[in-house]
Amino acid sequence: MVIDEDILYSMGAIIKAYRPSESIFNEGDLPNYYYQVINGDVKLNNYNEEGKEIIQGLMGKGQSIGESLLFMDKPYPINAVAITSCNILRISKCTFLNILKQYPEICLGLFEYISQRLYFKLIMAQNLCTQNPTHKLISLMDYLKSSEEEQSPYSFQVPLTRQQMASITGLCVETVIRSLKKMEKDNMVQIENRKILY
DNA sequence: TCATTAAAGTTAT
DNA sequence: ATAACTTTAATGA
Repeated sequence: MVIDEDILYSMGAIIKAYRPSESIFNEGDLPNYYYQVINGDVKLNNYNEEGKEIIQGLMGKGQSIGESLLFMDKPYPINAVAITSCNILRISKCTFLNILKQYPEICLGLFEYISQRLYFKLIMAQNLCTQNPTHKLISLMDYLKSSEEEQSPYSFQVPLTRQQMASITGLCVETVIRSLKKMEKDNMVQIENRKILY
């Protein structure tokens, strides 16, 4: 939870409901709001020249969306799209900044969250250059699993489709599938009726 | 080696 | 039913 929901409510936050594939904001829009997911999942994406989707991030319950853009005046460089049905809290940029002035501990919480997001981006940036597909998938899964309590092998079910893993790593789906099979053979993952256990 | 294309099977809506 | 996802196979850079 980035910011306590009660505080957001007390500052006049409103809940907006989104259907799957409904857009929350689009590339080119000006960031005027702070968004925090109550439930459901959201993806941040782009499309490259060929129209292939690039997933820049996946946000779930308690996470905020596009908060880092609220500290400058530039349009969003990405789209935010609901993956599942979701409810999202929204407050104006101005109110958001006021909350930060008022609550130092929320600032720290926000810094921590932004740190985590930056960490993810750094890992993924490394991935973009000179990595074989297996390594790309491993580092993605390592990151996803790192926030889990249980760390034993095959205890973590990857909550992404192969399609999504491809869009995050820049691989094509077929390569993701082939690599996962090789990794299964090498006992790096287990696959049980299409579920990936890492 | 990996991307692309195509075709077909499977799952989710 | 239809769309989205998964899988396999062939081909080419």
